[in-house]
Amino acid sequence: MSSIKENIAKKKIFEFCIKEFARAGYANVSIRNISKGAGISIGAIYYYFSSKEQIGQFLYDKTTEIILNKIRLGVQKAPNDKEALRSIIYNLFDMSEKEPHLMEFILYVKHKEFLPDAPPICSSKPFEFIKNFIKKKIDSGVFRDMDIVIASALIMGPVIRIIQLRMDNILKNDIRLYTESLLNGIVKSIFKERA
Amino acid sequence: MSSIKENIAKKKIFEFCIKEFARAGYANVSIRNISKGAGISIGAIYYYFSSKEQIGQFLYDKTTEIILNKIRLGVQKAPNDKEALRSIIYNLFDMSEKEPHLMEFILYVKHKEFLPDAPPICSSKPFEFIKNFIKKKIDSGVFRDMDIVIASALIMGPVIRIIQLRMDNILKNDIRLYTESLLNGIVKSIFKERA
DNA sequence: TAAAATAAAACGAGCGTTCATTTTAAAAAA
DNA sequence: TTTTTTAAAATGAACGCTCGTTTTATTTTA
Repeated sequence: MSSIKENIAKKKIFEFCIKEFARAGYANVSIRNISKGAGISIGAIYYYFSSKEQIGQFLYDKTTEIILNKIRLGVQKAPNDKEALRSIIYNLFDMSEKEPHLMEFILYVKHKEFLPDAPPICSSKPFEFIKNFIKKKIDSGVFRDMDIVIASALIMGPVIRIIQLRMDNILKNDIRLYTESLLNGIVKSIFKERA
Repeated sequence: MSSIKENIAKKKIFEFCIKEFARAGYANVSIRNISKGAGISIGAIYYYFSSKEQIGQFLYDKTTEIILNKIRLGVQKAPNDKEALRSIIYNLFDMSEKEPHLMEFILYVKHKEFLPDAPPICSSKPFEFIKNFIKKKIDSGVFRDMDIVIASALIMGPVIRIIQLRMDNILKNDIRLYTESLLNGIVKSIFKERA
């Protein structure tokens, strides 16, 4: 049972921590920082979470879930393979623009710091989903026959790289505009060539 | 003037810190850890470095220099454009296999933590060098005419991704073996198509 | 009134850094 | 050569502070 108050408090903590963990790193954000920044007392924080690590766990679970849902929905609605790929790229770029902190948290925060036994982020649910998608396309002959790892790297590598350049403020403009040209490059490298 | 002793001490500190910063993160490695791990007393550490931050600075300078030198040499010796690209990929993979800690330090450690005013890692010397290389190839018509950012992402994205998968131990085998197939995919996405 | 929620104070451990001191080794003086 | 002097190198205890967490006390809610 989680009360309304509990949900409000957790949401405040979520929003502050996502931002701060991404900016300063987990180890450099103290419980006192969180208390002040989220406007929740230390006592309340420990009332809702049993430890600082658990806050990290909570953030990790929430963020991977949000991303997975968005990606999955886009793929499901796509009318064909190229559109499915486009939706993956676009949705990741879209999230990077709309919720940069969330994306930074996933891509930059060393989550081994608070989740010692968790798999690396590239084995988290959203990335696993994308990997399965790629595997299916290779098996069904849509993508060239290649090592799944190579295909995965050729597709996700450039996407993640663009997102990182945006997070680092190297790219000043909306990266959703890059969707088309990046897709074109990726398509060339992995789709079967037209006979 | 840096004495032999100083160089030995700094080397010990370098080797321990590269490993530990990559594994645990800068904030989670204390001076006491460094002292114990490197076999240099706390006092001696502060004799050679004015602060913990300066150790980070030292590591950052050394690692970017090592990587830049290796990449530059490979490109200089390459007989043609494709070989130059191959050398960049191979050398990065080679370093990842031979000195994984060094690569982890560059790719994973949040260096803003100890170098608040440094540019993001993708603007560090080795990456700038590669970016210039790509720009030249676009300008001279070797690569397709595209946004430098896109080209950069299409080339370096997959390479970095493979390295990260290796660092995370998702890839169990020597990634140098992927050089050829990755190069093929990348070539397809950025080289001008044959008429 | 009992349970849930909040707040603040207190705890021990560990942090980066300093510093008075000792050791080491080479240069100067005898 | 032997002794004295000097400065670099190295030491680790101690300082002030912040950490994550717990306890204790009070207020709000049901």
